[in-house]
Amino acid sequence: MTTRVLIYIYIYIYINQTYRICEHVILPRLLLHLVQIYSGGQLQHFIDGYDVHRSNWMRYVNPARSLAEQNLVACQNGRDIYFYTIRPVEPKQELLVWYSQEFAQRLCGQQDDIKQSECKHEYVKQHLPQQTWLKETAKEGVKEGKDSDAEEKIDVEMLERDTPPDTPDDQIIDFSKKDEQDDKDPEGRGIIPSPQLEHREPSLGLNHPYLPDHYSTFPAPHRNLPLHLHGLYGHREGLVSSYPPLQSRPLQPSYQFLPPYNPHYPRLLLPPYSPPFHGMLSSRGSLQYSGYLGADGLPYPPIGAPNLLPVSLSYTPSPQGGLKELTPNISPPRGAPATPELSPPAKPNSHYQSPEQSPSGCEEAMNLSLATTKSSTAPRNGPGHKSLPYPLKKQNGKIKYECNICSKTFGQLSNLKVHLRVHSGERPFQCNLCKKSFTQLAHLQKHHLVHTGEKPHECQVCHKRFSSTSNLKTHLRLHSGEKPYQCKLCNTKFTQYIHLKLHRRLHSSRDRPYRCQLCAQAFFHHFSLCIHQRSTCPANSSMPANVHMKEMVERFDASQEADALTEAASLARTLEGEGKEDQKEATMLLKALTAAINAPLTPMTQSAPHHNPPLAYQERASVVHLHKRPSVKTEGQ
DNA sequence: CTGGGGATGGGGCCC
DNA sequence: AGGGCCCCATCCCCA
Repeated sequence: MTTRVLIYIYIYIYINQTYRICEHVILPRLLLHLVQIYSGGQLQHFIDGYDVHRSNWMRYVNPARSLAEQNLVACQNGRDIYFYTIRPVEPKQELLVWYSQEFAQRLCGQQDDIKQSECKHEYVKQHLPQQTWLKETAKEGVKEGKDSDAEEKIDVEMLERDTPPDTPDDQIIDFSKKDEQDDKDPEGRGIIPSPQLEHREPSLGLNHPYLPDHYSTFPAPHRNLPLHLHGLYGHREGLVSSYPPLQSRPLQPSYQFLPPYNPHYPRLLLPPYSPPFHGMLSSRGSLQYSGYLGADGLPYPPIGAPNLLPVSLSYTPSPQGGLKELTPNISPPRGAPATPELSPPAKPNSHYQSPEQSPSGCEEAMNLSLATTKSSTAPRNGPGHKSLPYPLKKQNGKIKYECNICSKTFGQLSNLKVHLRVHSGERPFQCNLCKKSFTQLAHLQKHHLVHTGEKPHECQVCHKRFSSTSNLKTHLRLHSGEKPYQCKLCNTKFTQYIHLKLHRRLHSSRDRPYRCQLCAQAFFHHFSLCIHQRSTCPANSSMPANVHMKEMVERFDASQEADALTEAASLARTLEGEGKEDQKEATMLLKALTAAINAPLTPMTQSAPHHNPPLAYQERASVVHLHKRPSVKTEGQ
């Protein structure tokens, strides 16, 4: 099978004991062993990918020999680097990134420390003398590595930390941009079959023109791993510059490769790898993802779900600010992956340490080099250890597991892991009859009742049976007379919220006798019209537009408070006409009523929109509270 | 238009 | 970790 890939990687560098994250222009070099970061035309620092202990799988992404061979596009977003596939990537196919001509020129122009001959345009257009080149730069890496021997015991937890991408689009580098001439295969060939990693075994690196000699010294498990992070991602806003086909190519149908439902859990799972934001993927229907098949055509074995959590779920707030520091309503950072995808683990015969074997699978997912390092032996699973994939909180003496995405806390880690499926879109439980899939087995089991017709829940009053407790509970309201949903306009009560919603539509456009002559907006109450004309009418150019105020007036108009004021005013007018003794009192009442209206509104016109409105104008719940838990339903919803 | 029921989805807690 | 159970919300259909 083929699939589209978004590889979500994080690159960190360790400078002056400070955890730095690369910024600005990123120039990949040396099979991405060396990533140089430029700012203002000056080399600021570089990321050394040579040290296998301190780099991740990105070092094994190779430069493509030609445009046709390219299957990856790299782009930078904020502090993150992303790789996108621009064509389907076969399992075990090598990941090859391509540079645009313009980028290659920039590469040459900025890298005076590298021989021009090594980064000439031929680097892009032709096969490179890479063996020599790589060797030379590999020495740099060694040198750099020696320089940082003191950091050899680098806390690998640092590598797990994350910072949400926040770079504007103009900082996203599109490596895929190419000249017109490049759009056509210059050699008239078809797509060059990429050398497959598997073909390199066991002498991987030694015979490959792109691999330095030292590559063969890498632990075997690391050589065939770059593909373990592939997946199918939906298009994301903000990355349109990466490559047009990301938008135009249709994605595969959902759940295409989901295995039939198996009570023992399908072998195919998406990792609960969550995008660091909400909203980029729908947990319903629209989510597009596919399963993954191994070379044998069978799905990969189940993945230890939490173990594949990426760094994005395990970081602690960085000095630059992290997701945790944002509000739950954080908007999706542009350039972040739309959805996590299934990451097929290494094949059974691989020496790769499976996530299940790792104390922290996210490390394996994001930093493949850690598996064999001494740092991997460091205890990181202790209670409260900062490298835990889920941040811990202590509330009332109890440990809480907090979702990095929405900041919800859970008393049990397993609950959080299930919860994370909401963000990841993982729906591992599929009905074998209708192919619907669910996030939880219980939901699937509940769904099965639809097919079996079983109705296990019986009303003890009328013995009517229901398939769900929810429906039974709703039904029981008929016996109890409970109608928790009330219309605040006409006081009609309903047993179901949907009925209230439908009912509200009746009030939406009619029954509003007080219409503004300037803008035609109508109100239930005369007071509301007066307020509107004095403060929010768009036709009144003397007042600045205040959307919040307008909203408040509309809510007030539909509130019971407005009804009460109207009644009181009517009463006052009646009193006013009854006699002179009462006239003074009636006038005072009217003034008081007017003040009641005006007092809260006036300051609101000057207040910041996010301030809470005065109590009198706050939306009031109109629901009769009969639930144990207050089920507040308001008509503003 | 109201009201009742069915189906489904999302989520969380307990064991 | 996963099963079981519960809850609430929502949509749809139909009388």
